[in-house]
Amino acid sequence: MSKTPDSESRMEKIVSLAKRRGFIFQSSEIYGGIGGFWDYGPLGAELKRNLRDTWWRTMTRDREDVVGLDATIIMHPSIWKASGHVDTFADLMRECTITNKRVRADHVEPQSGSVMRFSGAKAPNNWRVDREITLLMKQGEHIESFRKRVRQLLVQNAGSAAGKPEEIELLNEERIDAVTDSIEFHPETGGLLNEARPFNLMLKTYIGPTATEDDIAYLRPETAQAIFAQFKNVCDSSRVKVPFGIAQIGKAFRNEVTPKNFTFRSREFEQMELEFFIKPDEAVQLIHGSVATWSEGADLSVPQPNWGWELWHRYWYAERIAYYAGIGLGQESLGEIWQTKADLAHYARACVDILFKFPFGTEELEGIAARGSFDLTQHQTHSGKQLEYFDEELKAACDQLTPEQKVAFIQKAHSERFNPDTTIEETTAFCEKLFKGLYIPHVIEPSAGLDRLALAILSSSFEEEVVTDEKGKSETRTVLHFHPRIAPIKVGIFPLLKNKPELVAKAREIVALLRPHMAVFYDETGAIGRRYRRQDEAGTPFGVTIDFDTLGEEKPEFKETVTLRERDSMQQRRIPIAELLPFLLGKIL
RNA sequence: GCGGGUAUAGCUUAGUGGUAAAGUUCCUGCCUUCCAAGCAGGCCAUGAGGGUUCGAUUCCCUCUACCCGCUCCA
Repeated sequence: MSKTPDSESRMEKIVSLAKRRGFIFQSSEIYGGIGGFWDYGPLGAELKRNLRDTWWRTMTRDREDVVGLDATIIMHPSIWKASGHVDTFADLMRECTITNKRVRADHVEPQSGSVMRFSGAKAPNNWRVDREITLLMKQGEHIESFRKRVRQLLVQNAGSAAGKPEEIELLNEERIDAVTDSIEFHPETGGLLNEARPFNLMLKTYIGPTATEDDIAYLRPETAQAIFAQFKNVCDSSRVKVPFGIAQIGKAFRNEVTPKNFTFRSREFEQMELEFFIKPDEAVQLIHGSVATWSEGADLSVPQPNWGWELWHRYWYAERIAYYAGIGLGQESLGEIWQTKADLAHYARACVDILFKFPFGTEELEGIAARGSFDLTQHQTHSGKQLEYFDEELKAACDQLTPEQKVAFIQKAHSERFNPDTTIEETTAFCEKLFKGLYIPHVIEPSAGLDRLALAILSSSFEEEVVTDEKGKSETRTVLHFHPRIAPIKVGIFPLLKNKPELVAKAREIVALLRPHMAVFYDETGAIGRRYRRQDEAGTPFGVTIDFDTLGEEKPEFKETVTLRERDSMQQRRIPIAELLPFLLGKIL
């Protein structure tokens, strides 16, 4: 996705509006701000809460098969050991001093060759590098191809600023040393590496006042692990039966290398995650005699007992797309990427990303992964606690099997195993557990970013509309086309004139009528047109104006009616006050 | 983390080595009729720290944040 000046300025306008109207502020702004952290102002807080509520309602309350969880941000450090986050994120890393490419300190392959140094480099367009550039000319590399390579590396790193590689002049070349099996140079670029330093994307803290190395804990980099860690407690306390899900919304923290694109990549952010636990396909096979698999056009509307993991994965994808449509993000604003087998993490079976066309590019809004039984298995191993699920239906089905049928089943299961490294012993052990009704559930994980969703909603809602009045004068109307369901303010209430106590009193009555049911905003200042436009910028879908007709002056037939103004069309119509509440409730629920 | 750019009022911009300018927003008042109307009044700013200088918003250095490009992205 290429950036255009238009998309850049559109983003700038959105950022500016977000601040001006109190959606999103820079965190700690009066102290100069802090990178990668953002606050939500009054309207932003309402918007985010509405989004959070729609997710929670759709994913848990509206369903019989999902329950909620609200776990702590700081958990036992072993959780992150089991999940793999400590190992993946805590490596010592070294960086190439030319290109800043990183490499794990213990993964640097020994290389031999000549150590070459330049005092700097410059280009005709006045771009220059004033620091020393040191690289390894690999054994057998021709000096000219080496120089060409160095120029390319410099351009690669500097981007457009450096101009064309062939125009770069390398300054004061000297050969300073010959080395054998050195681990001081980047394996790909040959650039000198800097000192090794720890590189951890998890935010650390200390528990207890002594703050020693033994007290280290982590702020969760994802909310999902708490769900796995509490899986057994939820099972034991909630009378849930596989297939079922556990949903959670909460803050997560990552030390992003480069926070960017406004709130899109932040260091503190909010996730909305569901772990939906399903029977392994082998269990479905034993119970139902077959496993339903996905094919184009399959009916995904109602889950079926014989669904295998793939149908469940497709089902959740369809559910999530429907959710987005319900809050105003139609398919035209979304994209999708189905990860190929090669891109998948080793434990994942499939993963689809739901993308949104942001002004700065098409980026991920949500990922829906089929993760097999990896996470629960890891926690079972590391905690030493049984996390197997006892499935009565499965046990009953297996009790009907003859020993010969069981042997045949094991052979079939092994020939169809997902991971080719699985040994026959492992398959046998797995099947023997199944015959007793025991398994570790597999999981489908729809994981969405709340802040990203809020940004997507702002981006898709934002419009600068040119409107022309009766006199032929045109001007720009800035409007946020929020779906009424998620709009921070549902209705603005305006007395036509504020210096007429009768109008103000009547308007206050309507405020009192509606406030118990929705977010309302009362505004009596300035011209009525200005008040409408103010609410357009805040994304308020409806405006109600109280005038002298409301009081029954002149036209008795209009008594107890008000003007209802619709944000997107700017249409106005007369509506009886008695119909106001039912009408608005119908729009926002 | 590297390179480039930016930082003046809530917002958009102007300007200067010697009292910082405007539009807009916002607030107050006047106005009996529906899309940023009019009139009158009012509030608010040089990102932080250091240096040069009689004097710095302006020149220099450092820091911070944001934007763009690389890089990173379990």
